[in-house]
Amino acid sequence: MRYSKLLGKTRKEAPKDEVSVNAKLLFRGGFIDKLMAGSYTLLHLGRRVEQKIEQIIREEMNETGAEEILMPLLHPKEIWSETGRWDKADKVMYKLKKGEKEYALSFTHEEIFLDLVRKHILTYRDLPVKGYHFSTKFRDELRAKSGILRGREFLMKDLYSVHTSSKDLDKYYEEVKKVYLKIFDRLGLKAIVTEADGGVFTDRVTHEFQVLSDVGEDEIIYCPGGDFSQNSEICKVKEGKQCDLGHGPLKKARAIEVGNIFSYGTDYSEKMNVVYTDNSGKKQHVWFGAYGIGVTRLIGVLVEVFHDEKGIVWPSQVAPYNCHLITINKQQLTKNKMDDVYNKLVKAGVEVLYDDREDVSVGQKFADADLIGIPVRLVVSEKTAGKVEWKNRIDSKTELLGIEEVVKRLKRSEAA
RNA sequence: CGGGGUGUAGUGUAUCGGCAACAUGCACGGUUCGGGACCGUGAGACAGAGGGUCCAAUUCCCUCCACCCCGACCA
Repeated sequence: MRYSKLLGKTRKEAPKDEVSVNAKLLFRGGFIDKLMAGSYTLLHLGRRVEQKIEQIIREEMNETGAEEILMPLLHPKEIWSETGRWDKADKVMYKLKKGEKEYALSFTHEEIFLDLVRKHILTYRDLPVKGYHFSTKFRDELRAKSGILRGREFLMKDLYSVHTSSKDLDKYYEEVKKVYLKIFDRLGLKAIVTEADGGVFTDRVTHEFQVLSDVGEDEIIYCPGGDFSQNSEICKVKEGKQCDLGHGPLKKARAIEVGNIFSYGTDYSEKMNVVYTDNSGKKQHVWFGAYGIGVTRLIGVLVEVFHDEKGIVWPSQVAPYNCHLITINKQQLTKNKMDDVYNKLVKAGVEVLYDDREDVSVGQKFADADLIGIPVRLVVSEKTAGKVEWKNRIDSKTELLGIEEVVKRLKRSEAA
């Protein structure tokens, strides 16, 4: 991608009303634009990061045997009335009325998925069924805040599973719990599985995935050894108490919730009458679970965790591009020569952001590269004499490499 | 929703009763070219909206709106 063609360039300053680090850096780097409070556009660079995150989640979801689908965002009132959530979730739902007909904008998809299932599932032979999608959620939060960490419209991956028994549901629930930890690990984040309240979703205890951060809205009490963590909203014990397994005293910390999983039992399927025929011919209610990851929020969390005074420092697996190519426009270098490296990289299948701007100073290009935060910076100039200068975002040392070596290294890091 | 704060060119800031200024960004020309370079020229704001006070309002007062922060609540 030629940087000169991108909509949304870097800026020296963020709008003064953006206070959070994630919003400031994402705005300044040209990753996002704000339409209104809690409602952001992902510009091309932001979208690339989102797609990287999405792909990692997709791979792990598929690994559990789940199938990817896409459910609608506009829902009829009737489906929500079946479970009583038209009224119960009134505060968070956006509702609209057109003529006599009432609708809701999707804030979650339990009802929709179960409706889908009951139209198709007849027998135990079909179960379990696991479906997920990446889609927009609309939630009328009392207060949108912290940049893209809490929006009123955001992307979420939600997975739903339907089972013949409590045992099978529990088994899958535990599997997803492990897979979630793997996903966050692949993203470079350390998530703590935390017991929490189910809100408008369920009266049962649920599990949240919390990433420690001072800008988090949640407070958790956890054991550094990893065998205990509860959201302070439900936690009965105090920090400082000794862990049962002798990992020392419990700690209290701020954290950002990046995922949440729910085991509903047969609560929903009873309300919606979702049944299957068991192997003795009897009708049984299905066992139901739901599992969410806040995709948009993860972009913000990554920025909160991975940045320095110069800008964002993307982990390579989620960086919008693998490398950021800068050419220094000396008269001695013809345009063709400069484009040559770019063309070779593209041809080799490397994802490259090419700062081909001709009227921008070197200093600015370097500063922009640091702000955008792509892990590898490549420079071609008169000084590099036919070679390419390689520099990692996180350190200051540079080395001169041949183009083949550059491609080789980039392909290797991509594969890793 | 309660409390607090902020609204002036795209962005960041001045002006704080008397014809709205600077920086940056943008456009054009020229000089530069390894850490946000320089010179010149130019375009760009009915000062968030509405009302009031005053000879005169960006400035003082009222109402509304938007955004940010804290809280409540929630993923």
